[in-house]
Amino acid sequence: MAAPHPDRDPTRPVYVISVAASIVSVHPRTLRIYEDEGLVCPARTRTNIRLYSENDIRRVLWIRHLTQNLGVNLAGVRILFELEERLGTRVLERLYSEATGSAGADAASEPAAVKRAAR
Amino acid sequence: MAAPHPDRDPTRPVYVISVAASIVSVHPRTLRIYEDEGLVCPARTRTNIRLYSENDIRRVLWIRHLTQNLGVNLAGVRILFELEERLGTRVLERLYSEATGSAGADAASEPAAVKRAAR
DNA sequence: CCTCTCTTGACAACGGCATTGTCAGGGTTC
DNA sequence: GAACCCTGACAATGCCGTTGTCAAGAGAGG
Repeated sequence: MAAPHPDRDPTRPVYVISVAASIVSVHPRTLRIYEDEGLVCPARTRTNIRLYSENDIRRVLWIRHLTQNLGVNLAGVRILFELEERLGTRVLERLYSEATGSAGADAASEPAAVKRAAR
Repeated sequence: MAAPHPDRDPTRPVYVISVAASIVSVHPRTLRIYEDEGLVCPARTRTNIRLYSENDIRRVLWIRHLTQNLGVNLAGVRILFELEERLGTRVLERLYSEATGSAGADAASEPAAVKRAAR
């Protein structure tokens, strides 16, 4: 758990919104919406500027995965996050292994997404 | 809640689709969609007619709660059901107590529903 | 100082999803 | 035979998610 370099502390707020947005390939607008919905809480500088940590980035990538690949809407993401928090465990990892097709067969990589696309 | 009469076995398929639909106040069409999405699996008579059990009804009421009150879409419902199955526990009950604002633990009883309504 | 980027708030547009509704042709039940 | 169920399809309506933009104001850096 001990970070070899304290500079790479994943909780350290480093990315300004434009950088964070380009990292996760979304519009800055989208990140602000996620924050309005309470799905991410980036730190702020003393002068009120958002700073995203590595963990914030990961959280946003989770939201993207749930919404884009699994078709879940933001309300569903919120429920899943709350659930994870309440259970105190990384519940979502099960979903990820499921979504990445850990069973070995690569064809089953996105059950929901494919179904949605096939409509 | 132990059934005094075996006739009231909650797993027993009894309701035809029109009856089930009126019980949960949705269009029969909606119930068929839920089945197409794999969210409910009512039994069938030998002649292919859907029969919903008490448990099926409850499951549908869950879907209605998640979609109408919490704003979750069907993809999110699917994920939650899968999660519950994988964890082997009634995970969703936590959401219900949270949604009904029972026990009055904290003021965060309706963050999602209220927020959605306020939009 | 000047310019770029950030802040919030609002509005618009586009595509997609959820639900209801209906119509068709055919089978089941009473 | 009338009322209900089946599947499959198509449409209408309303809401949601995302992107995009414009405004006016404040911070950051050359």
